[in-house]
Amino acid sequence: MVLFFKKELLSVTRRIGLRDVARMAGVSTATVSRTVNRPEAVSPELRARITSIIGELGWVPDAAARALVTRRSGTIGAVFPTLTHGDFARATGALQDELARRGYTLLLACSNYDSRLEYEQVGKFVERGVDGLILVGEAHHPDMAEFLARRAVPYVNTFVYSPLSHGTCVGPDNRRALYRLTNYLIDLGHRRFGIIAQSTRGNDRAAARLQGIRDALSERDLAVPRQHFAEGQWSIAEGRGLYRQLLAARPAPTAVICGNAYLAVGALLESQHAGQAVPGDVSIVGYDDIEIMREMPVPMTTVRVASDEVGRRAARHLLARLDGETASDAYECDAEIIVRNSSGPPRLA
Amino acid sequence: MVLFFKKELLSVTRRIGLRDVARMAGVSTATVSRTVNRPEAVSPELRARITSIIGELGWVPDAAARALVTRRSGTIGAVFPTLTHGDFARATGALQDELARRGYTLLLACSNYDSRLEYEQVGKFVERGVDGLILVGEAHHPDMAEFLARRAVPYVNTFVYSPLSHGTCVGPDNRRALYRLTNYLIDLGHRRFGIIAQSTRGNDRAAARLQGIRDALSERDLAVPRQHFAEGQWSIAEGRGLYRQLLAARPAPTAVICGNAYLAVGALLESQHAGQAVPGDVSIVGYDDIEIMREMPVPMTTVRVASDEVGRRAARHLLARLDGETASDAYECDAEIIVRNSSGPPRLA
DNA sequence: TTGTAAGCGTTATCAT
DNA sequence: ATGATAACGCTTACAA
Repeated sequence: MVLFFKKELLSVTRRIGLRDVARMAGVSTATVSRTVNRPEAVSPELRARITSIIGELGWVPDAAARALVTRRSGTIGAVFPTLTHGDFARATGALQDELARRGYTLLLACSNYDSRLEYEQVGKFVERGVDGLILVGEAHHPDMAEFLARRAVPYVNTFVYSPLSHGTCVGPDNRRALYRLTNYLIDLGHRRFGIIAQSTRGNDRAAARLQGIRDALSERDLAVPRQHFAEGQWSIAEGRGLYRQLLAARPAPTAVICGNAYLAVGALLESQHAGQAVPGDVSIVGYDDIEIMREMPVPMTTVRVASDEVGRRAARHLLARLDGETASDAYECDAEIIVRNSSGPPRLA
Repeated sequence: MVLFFKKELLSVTRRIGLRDVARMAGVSTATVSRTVNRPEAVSPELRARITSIIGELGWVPDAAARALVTRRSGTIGAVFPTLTHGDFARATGALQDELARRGYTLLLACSNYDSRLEYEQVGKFVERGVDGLILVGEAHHPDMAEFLARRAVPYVNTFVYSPLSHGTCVGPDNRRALYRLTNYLIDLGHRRFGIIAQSTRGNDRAAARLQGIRDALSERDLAVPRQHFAEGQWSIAEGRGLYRQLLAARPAPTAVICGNAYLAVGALLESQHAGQAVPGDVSIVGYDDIEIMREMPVPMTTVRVASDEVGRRAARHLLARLDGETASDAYECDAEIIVRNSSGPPRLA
């Protein structure tokens, strides 16, 4: 009686598997596996019968077992510095979409701009058997490159583009984007620049952008005095505070370049608050284009990065590599300067 | 010669595994497994030796093999309607953080507010062997509940809280939050209300919020005339456009309740643009608290949801259930009314 | 405390 | 076109 009960329990409890389908269809497990993975290799009638039995039983192949034998997990890991940020969130969406379309699943982690944490998370992902990785930037933990090479895990660095980069990269050329933006302002006649930079700690993109500004300025024999330089993260409140600082240092800059959209919005709000005319008294520009920038009372000039294209491209590249195709090593994404009303010629002194 | 070459190749190529560690340490595979999974069950000296060999060889356990035998993947799947939204992005961050802390990995997908797509993505996740699921809302595909019950996959509905809900839920009580917000406005003296609602298509939270407004109004024998009701998604531009519509319908409402932060910001911007005094001419309130709302020239009254708490709680609940603990079935998160300057008593008629 | 050995549910290599 | 069967790399009774 007890035995009977246990048996019943077992039969209720036991997960149905490939063998159950095979038994029910009166074929070998190999044939069932084939109808799922290479249907064309199975005779139409048999295929039909097996397919219907699969449906009846509601069987779904066990991913772990499959991964164990194929050495492919069908997953891609992505480590972003943060998710609460417009561009990364958009990229994540596009990435996931593109991966799902091809039957891959996205594993996600956040590094908080900490390369050590990034390295650890990559480690976890590799343990999990990801088939590829999406990273941000190209300044990783010193051991990263070797680690991934040894494990033969393909990866792509996103949101960066440098033609002579070692690994694969998909993104805008950060340096050049700000080099151009700065030149645009110089050409408008600006000479006194202020910078509210995004912190370059663990952020090579921000560093590259800063370099772009400096390169453009020094080419024209310009520079940003210490009191016109400030560094923040990415909040509007910070933007306000830092802008107030810049404003206090006389003579005030006629053009302020902000490291990201939030800092820029904060700067503009504070400038308005201080009663400045924009762009008459000061031009304020940012990087990255979030909706509020074009809806502000003074719509803002900024650089628009095709973040979703970054995500989509990165996914495509990785999948192509997994399919054995040799894909190009670096892909540059648009970083378009969107000129709106927050920038204009400086008022004549 | 050829054979030799192949052999060499193989030995270079072969991934090192548990058995290699065991062989090198001169112990059984079981012991190695134990030192990794239950170190306390292995004698200290042996443990030390094995641990160091593991490090030397750089061995990491294969997740697929482990999952195959333990029937646990160590992964949790989350399906969000969108990621480009402040609250979901924040929740995702907190979720991932909490999961990582406990050794779990997050699988992420986006449903685009489409319950059919959500159902499919859940299906994929279950195939992948996720140990649990995080969903948003409680209005899922009709087959969802049964599907998950049959597969015995635990899940939690987030961003909703209804005491009599069937499944587990973690979130704010959407209806009550807007019921309270509306009453706050009524108590200020408002009688002519306008609504810029978030579309309720595939969004039971938005529907609940709308219900909350209606309940509060009808209790006081108030209602919103058709021309003072508009529906949008979540862009500032839409908020502007819809607000303009409401404004055109005379007499204009003295209080406008917006379905989300973006619509609210748009409404306020447009109202300013139209030269209205806020809150003198009109009170404008929103739902969800994004930074720009408190930085606007007129800081906005809104409802702040503890999104990261939602993510964290949901993770904890799921992990607790996986550990066999019986966790409470519904957890209500804060939905605090943040009163700022965009709301006040209506001007006397 | 440690070892032996039987799986976990697939895929893939052979034959047939 | 289909079938037998040996892996895949690990965990876990059970035995010692």
